[in-house]
Amino acid sequence: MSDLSIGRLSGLSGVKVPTIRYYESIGMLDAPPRSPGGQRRYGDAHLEQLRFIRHGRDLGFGLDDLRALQDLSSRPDQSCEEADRIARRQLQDVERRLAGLEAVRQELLRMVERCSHGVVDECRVIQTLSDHALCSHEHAADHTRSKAG
Amino acid sequence: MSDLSIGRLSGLSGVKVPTIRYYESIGMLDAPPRSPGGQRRYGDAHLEQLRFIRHGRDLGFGLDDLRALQDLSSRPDQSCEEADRIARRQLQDVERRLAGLEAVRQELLRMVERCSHGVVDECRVIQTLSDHALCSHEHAADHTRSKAG
DNA sequence: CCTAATTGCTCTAGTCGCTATAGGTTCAAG
DNA sequence: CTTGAACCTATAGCGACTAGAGCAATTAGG
Repeated sequence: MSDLSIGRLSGLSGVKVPTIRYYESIGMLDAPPRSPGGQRRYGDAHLEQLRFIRHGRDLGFGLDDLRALQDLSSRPDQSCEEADRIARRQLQDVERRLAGLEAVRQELLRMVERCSHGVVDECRVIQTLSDHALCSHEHAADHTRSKAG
Repeated sequence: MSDLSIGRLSGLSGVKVPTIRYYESIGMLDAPPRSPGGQRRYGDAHLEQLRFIRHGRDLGFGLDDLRALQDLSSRPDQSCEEADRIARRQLQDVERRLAGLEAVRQELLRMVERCSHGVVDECRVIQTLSDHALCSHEHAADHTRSKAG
């Protein structure tokens, strides 16, 4: 029992304080006991649980998948078939997004390389957006945008 | 003036009907005239505008960027410096995400390859998530998940 | 022991880019 | 003229957080 405050837990796990509270609110993270004044006091098990979630999120798993994987990890005698299935699906998803992003990268490269740095009327960037025929192929890829870096 | 219904415009642009209305509501797409009964009637200019947006979205630009690029394309005499800047930023973003996703792919591959298909207790998938030390490196990548394919 | 600064609490609303639903109206084909 | 598809508005929901207001508890220093 390390009796961690939410701020300490945040520092040790790399998960922001409001996100920890969010995880608790949606049942992803076990609710900890409280101090006499009502503040959350975490133990080592919570830290482990949160690191599990963090790592899974870094790998792109959704919270629903992670909930399923958490459930599985708490039943060590079961077959890991389901865990395997979830991981393989995630791998496929990542590979699909990689392929799409690579195509997008190629076209963005063409756009910026051919930009003559003149006026908008002759700008390849604008032209390419205006006319899909100017670009080599289909690239309906991944519409998500990443979090700020 | 092709006098397109929203459904036809949707078919020609590849943008779903509710999305078209959404774009109008946030000022991304010009509001078209209406039929006597109040239904939207689009012309060729709208189709072009919508294809511009669609193409930009396929390349991962955010709607705010696309609004800026739209503004630029309507002022053909201006320098395309800003368009270039936006495109380069987007390219950087895509490359950053590609690198992150590639790292994620490597670790997911390790996970599923080493899975012995036994019970959860010995499952590499679960083990890897539980213990970040088991994986080779940092991979805090791209937390976004793509739309259904 | 007291105070001040930091950290914590709850609640609500906002982000992005849509998507879904409900409940009603208009249009076009037959 | 009837039917049924396509249209309309308005509101709420998705995932995974993030931000802000306004207040309470804790902790470090003196």
